[in-house]
Amino acid sequence: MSHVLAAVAWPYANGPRHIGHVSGFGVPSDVYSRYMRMVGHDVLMVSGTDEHGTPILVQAEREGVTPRELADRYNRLIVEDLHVLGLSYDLFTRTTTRNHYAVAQELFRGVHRNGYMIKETTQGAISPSTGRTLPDRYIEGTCPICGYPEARGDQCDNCGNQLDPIDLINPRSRINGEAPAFVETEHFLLDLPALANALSEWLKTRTDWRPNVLKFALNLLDDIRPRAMTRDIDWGIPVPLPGWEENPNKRLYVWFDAVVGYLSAAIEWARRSGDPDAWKKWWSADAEDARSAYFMGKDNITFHAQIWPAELLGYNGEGSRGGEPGGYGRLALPTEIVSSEYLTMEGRKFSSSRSVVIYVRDFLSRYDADALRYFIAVAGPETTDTDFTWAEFLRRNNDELVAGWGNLVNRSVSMAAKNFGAIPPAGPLTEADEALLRSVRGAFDTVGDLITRHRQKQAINEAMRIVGEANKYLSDQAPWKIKDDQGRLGTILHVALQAVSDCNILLTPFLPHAAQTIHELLGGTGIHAPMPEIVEVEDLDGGPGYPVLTGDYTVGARWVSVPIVAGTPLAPPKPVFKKLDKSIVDEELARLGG
RNA sequence: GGCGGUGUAGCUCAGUUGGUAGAGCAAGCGGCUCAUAAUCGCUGUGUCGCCGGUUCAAGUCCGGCCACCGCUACCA
Repeated sequence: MSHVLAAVAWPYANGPRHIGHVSGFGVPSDVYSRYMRMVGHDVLMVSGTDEHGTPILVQAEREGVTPRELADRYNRLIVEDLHVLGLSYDLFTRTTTRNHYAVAQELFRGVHRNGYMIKETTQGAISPSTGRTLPDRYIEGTCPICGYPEARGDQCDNCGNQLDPIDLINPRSRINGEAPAFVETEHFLLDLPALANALSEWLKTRTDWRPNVLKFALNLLDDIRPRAMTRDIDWGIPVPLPGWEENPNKRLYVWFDAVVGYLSAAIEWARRSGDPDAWKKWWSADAEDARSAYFMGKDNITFHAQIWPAELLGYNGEGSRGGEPGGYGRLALPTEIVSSEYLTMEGRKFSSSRSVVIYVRDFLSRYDADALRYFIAVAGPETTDTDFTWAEFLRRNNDELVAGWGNLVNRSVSMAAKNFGAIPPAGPLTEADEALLRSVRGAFDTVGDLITRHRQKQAINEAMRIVGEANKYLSDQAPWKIKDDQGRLGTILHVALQAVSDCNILLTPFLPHAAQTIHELLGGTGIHAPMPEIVEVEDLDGGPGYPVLTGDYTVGARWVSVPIVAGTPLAPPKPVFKKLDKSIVDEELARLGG
């Protein structure tokens, strides 16, 4: 048994999340965590909403509320969505807790103390009316190269050239239209070049990552430069240094603090658990049996494969300037970066403004969580971009989930309930019986190994292939034709139900809601697949309260074939999955924007 | 422009270390009737994006080209 940290990307709280978001970080991290717990590892799955940064401010102004009110609203909404999906976070918190502020500031101080946070005067754009940093992408103007009138500050969408916002002709803020002011401003920069060697050495040891992630991370080292970790903004975490802390217009860069969330959430979890040091079992670089897997979409690779490891190396004092670990001790770098690709929507990029979108909330108001989980697991963007279409969702649901797995459960339990009213005992087994049971038992290793290696599509396909074998077994044995041999009839149904029970365990990480139902159909009691719950908590350090997602996941099924018990009463089953009508395709397409 | 990815049956996609191309769906035929008209069996089709190279042998390695997608580091 070892300690596994499942570090799940922090959804940004400027709006509701769509199914593309949860396909990247949500479902894969939950499948992994549930599996790891089932084989006996001590898993800590943490995340929360990311609530700082310019987009929160912009959205708050648009909605006429304070940033805090906006963050409160979307934090709660996102928590509810993830709850309904059944994502088994040990703690899903937020970046506006006092605990997070303290941890982020401690990281900053540690990196600064070791000399990896350097102060420089830089030129940057600010909004004259607010004094806030105006990020490049919020500036538009006429492209100095091609004359395109709506070029962005960082790049012209028309000619594709990279730009510097100061070169734009007639620059203006996309937020309020005013002309940005280019001013000299002091910031702290993370000295990435001083950490580059350490990063490089570390990356060289990461041989089992997905090749594109590793390659991307190594390429980043070629042109590595110091990067600002503070902003001129009044929404965020104060810079914890004399002369800066009191300045209301200097804050930590949102990405500096967001990735610290993986640590601060672990610390918050430990403090709430009653053992304030428990987080070290996952985080100490000296913990021999600890490993971590970070789950995110591909747009976040830079921050997880470079910025966050660099922050940790700086804090540990492991760059070219040396140094000493801070008060948290030497912290562990990521073991694995698991980056997914993108889901597209009916062939187009998700776009809230163009209504090319289906929000998690809306999806789950009309369809079951496991139907979405199944689609994401079997057809999601694991190693390449994939397309979500309603027609394909319907087909996967009806032909595979309902007709394959649901039907196997239903026909097996129905026959046993009708003929015996209970799980029948098994008599002598034939070669066909043994063959099916061998396949099913063997799948625990193959499916488990695939999940461990983050090949979840292949894993669920393998589990579904076993489901197919069991359906074929029933057709071959045709128990419904046996009229005068109760012993053989019972044996067949016993074998079939054993296969159902085992397949249910294999599918539990993917389909936890259905797994619980099927566990009960087979006469089981108690919790088979534990679910997260929303708990309203007080801030540990006197801030406002907030909802968190947490749960007790020490209970539930193990990753092992459990012999079913003859004589367990069975009732006629209700269908586990809902067959969808073809009409939903046109209905849903009509909801999309043109 | 730079970096990366993808391009395989009508559709969606698998194809670890190179050895005469696979699955599911869709289509057709047949079986079964326990099951949410669910299930089981049988039946095809492919210049594996294009050009060239290495090799006894390449979808699989190398070079070039084309198309599409993503990233390009102060948006998060």
